[in-house]
Amino acid sequence: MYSQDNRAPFPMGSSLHDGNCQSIYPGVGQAAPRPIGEASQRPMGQLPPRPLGHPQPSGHTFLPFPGVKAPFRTCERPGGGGDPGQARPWHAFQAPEPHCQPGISGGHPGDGETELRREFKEEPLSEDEVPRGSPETKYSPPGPAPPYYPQAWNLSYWPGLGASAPSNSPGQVYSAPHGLYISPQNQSSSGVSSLGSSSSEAASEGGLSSDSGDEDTPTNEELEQFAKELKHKRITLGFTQADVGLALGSLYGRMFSQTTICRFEALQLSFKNMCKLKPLLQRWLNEADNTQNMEQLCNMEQMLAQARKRKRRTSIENNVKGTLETLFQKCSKPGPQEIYQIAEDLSLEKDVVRVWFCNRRQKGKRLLLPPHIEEMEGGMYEAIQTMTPPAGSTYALPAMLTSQGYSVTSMTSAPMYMPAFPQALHPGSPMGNSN
DNA sequence: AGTATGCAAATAAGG
DNA sequence: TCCTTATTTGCATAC
Repeated sequence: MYSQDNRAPFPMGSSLHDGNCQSIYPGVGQAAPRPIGEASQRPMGQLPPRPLGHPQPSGHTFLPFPGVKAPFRTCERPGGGGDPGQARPWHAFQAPEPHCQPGISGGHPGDGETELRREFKEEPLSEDEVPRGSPETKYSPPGPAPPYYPQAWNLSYWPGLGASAPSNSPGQVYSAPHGLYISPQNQSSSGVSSLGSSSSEAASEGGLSSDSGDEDTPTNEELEQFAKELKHKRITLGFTQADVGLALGSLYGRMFSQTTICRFEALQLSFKNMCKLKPLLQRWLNEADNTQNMEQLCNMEQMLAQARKRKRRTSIENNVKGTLETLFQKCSKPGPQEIYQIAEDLSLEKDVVRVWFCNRRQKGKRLLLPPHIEEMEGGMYEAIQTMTPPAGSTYALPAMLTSQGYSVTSMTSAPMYMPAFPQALHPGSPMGNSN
């Protein structure tokens, strides 16, 4: 389908002549990429609604991220702060990059897909658990009242969020002024692996030591238990998943999306990933009840240091995607020059284009992989079998792909957290990732 | 309004 | 420096 030889010359002569493809990228330069702002799905500036019986102190806010939602979507480019529309190299671990782009993006009609990734079938929440939907409201805080944070989180905590720096979208971690990043120690490749031991606190609270006896690799049961506990406590304290994700930014300088927290709680991450995140969440859990600790965690420095490590996900406009797709069909492996040219024409970062092609090639291969469901086992196998192709799928093998489109085969080597497959969860050598 | 999920962008690791 | 492959993570949106 596509190969390095697939260098079909592009119709319109253009300046791309490098490597494999010769092409022409006709007026594509429309939509600019839209690095999206932190998508916290709810206003974060305020303390989460107190669980029943725990009226929230007035004016009391908890999370450092004030109204993230709306703002981040509409934020404008900083007048002088570089133009998001322009290719702006993103420097990992460097100055936080505050910018967001308006616009939309190709939404996905995501739907009707079986929950392949739910190795852990959503077991009935234990008595103390609540059904999805609006747990908070149904939760009666059994324990102590939620923490109270005298220091309200507000825009003032976010340079760039306030009047002075309108360019930053609220809630965006990148708003930290000058690359105030967390200490290098926390910047291991994963950004987390070292966290547990990066500080005495982390070491002891990160779940790496005592607690649940997971000094090394937690067992499936432990993870499962921890996820439950996390969820329970979060809800009890009145925090949302987004709150937790953002709070991790304060704790570790590395924040996570609501999605990630959600998946963690639902055990929908790979075992390895679960193990990686557990220490962080463990700490949050420990700190959550401690008002004082929280206050500490939420001080200005923490906030400023809370720069994001991962590049904000760029949202490529549909029309731009279409153009890229067209170009891909002509040449799946453009050389540096072509990439550069494409980036120029589409007003995308070169890296974004490069990565897009990489991912596109990867996708192409995935779609070609023959299914090997026979390799499946247990629940996963079951899930696969009940899976149905996404409606409107343009591709041919959805039924054999995981929710992420990976072939079943690859799933076995990169399983989600599957307690059912202990053998795949070697405490010593977590996951097949084995990168 | 919070949570769950599809798709894919970004990253890690090895070559 | 860039590719491939595997994996992580989050935007956008459905629920």
